[in-house]
Amino acid sequence: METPEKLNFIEEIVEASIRNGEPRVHTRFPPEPNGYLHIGHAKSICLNFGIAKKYHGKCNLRFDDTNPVKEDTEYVDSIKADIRWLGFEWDGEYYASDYFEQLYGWAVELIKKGKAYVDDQSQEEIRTGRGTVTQPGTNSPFRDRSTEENLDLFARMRAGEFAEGTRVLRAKIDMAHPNMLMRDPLMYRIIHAEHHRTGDKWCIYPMYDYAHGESDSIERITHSICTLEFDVHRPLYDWFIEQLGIFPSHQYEFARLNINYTVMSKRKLLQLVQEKHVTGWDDPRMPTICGLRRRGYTPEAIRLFAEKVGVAKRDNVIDLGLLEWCAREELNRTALRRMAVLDPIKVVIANYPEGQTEWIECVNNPEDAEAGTRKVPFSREVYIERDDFMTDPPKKYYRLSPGGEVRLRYGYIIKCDEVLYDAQGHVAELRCSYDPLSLGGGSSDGRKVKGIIHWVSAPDAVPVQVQLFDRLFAVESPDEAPEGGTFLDNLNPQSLRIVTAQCEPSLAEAVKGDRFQFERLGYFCVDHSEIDPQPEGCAPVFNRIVTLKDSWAKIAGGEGK
RNA sequence: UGACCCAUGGUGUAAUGGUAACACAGCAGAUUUUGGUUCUGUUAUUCUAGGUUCGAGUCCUGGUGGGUCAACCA
Repeated sequence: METPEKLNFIEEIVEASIRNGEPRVHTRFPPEPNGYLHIGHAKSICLNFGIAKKYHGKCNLRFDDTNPVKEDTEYVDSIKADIRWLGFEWDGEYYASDYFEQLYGWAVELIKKGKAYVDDQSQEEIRTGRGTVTQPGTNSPFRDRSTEENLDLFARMRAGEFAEGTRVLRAKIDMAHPNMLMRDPLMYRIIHAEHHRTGDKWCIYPMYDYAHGESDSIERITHSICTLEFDVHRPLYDWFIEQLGIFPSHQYEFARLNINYTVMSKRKLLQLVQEKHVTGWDDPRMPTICGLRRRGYTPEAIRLFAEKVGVAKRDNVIDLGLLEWCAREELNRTALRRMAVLDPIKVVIANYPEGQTEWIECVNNPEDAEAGTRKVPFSREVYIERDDFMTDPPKKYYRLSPGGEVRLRYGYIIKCDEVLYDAQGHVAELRCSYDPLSLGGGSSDGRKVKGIIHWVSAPDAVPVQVQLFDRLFAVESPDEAPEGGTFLDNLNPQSLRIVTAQCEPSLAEAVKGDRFQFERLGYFCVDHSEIDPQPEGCAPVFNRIVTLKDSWAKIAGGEGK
């Protein structure tokens, strides 16, 4: 017997509609092609496509392209690629712009019914006429134009006789309505601009509120799922559908995703790109889908995240750590282990034969026996991590220190006999000795060492560039600008650190799409920009996707780095 | 001082009038050739005041707090 699955409130609504006799489930994901998708969209995508799949229904992809000045096919293409990468396929690809003629016809119908009128007021006059949230609006002097005049003017708007901003079509509802959206909302405005799909065919464009519900209706969407800020739009959504007597789609709202240390608004993400605070939409520090992809996140991890954050109506701020946890959850099972040293110090093993190379067998993935083993070269000189040695170690430090012993992972136990310093007093080199009987476990006298560290044979090491990322913003709520500043003042100046790491030789052959765990350091992938690709055949650059959980860092407090 | 939405551990999400639970985070321990993984244990929750009821996180009313709405954006 299956454990009963917990439903989110949208799924409950869907199941209720099925119980009430609605035979179909049809959702849609309706992005405006004016920017790149981000992790918040991923939540919506997982919800809409997930519900369609779960209830054997359909999910359309519809581009809400009603504002030609902001939209571009560049974004259409990236959105489609991102959805597919996330693992979803739409049942139909539609564009609001495909419905312009139908929408126009319905507008004419509303004019004829006395439910819409052409307003000649200026933008400023319309704004003041709308009143405020506490004061009712006032009727436009053009509100009671004759049907004939409205029809004529609207046709001439379409014909391009008027300049932008001179006339709009408005729904005639109620200028005193307590819901501002119902105070004779705009249906059409004049925009003399090239549309990325309809070209110059139109110079009047429908507003979101007029286009969205009708587009849902045309596609016979049963459950139109959107974010909370649209809930005040729902009466208007319903009003147009009811006036027109068309298929009754229904809108349901859920709380959008927020993540701490992250900004999610398209406007701010665009600003980060345009002002070059990041390298582009796919900068690995960006919360965009393409950024996360480049960073090395997998579709599975993002889907798991969407599942973990849940769906409700409460405003929420998810801990960035949860997203990282989702990445580790999968990568721990799947990523091959490799050794790399990010910040090397050289270790010379004085009693190891000069010129000798041993090939040591290392496990590729302890979580997956089928991943097998590989041989890694070992020699008299190795690199170890600077963090893995301390001249004056604190209590419970298991790593190397003067006179102390540590095991080189899969290799020998070494003992630190001497520390060499450079002119600045930094540790330059360690002189060690090894226990020849300790290879792969055990030791000459049965003693155990607690510490195990990763290493790379110095003469065999391959230097590669590694990009280490930290959160893009230094504060939990980056949207809250400091006194007199902007959200940009919250940027984390240390969000990117580039180092040259010394790697085991096999890593030189890594290609796009490869993901590894560098033992004890985290999960890494080969960097690859789709937007600005590097030439083929270059040495790989690695991105750190996420660190490993590090309980030593917690014990050591600020001592590590 | 309008309309609408929301309020459950630190963070999220369940509990559909009947024992407040799950995940992440935290803490403690076990295992471990990754201070990883895994396993075990554990800390901590119903905004407030009334009301209805045998019984309220759940229903009702008031309050408080948060959010959304006054683009010719979506």
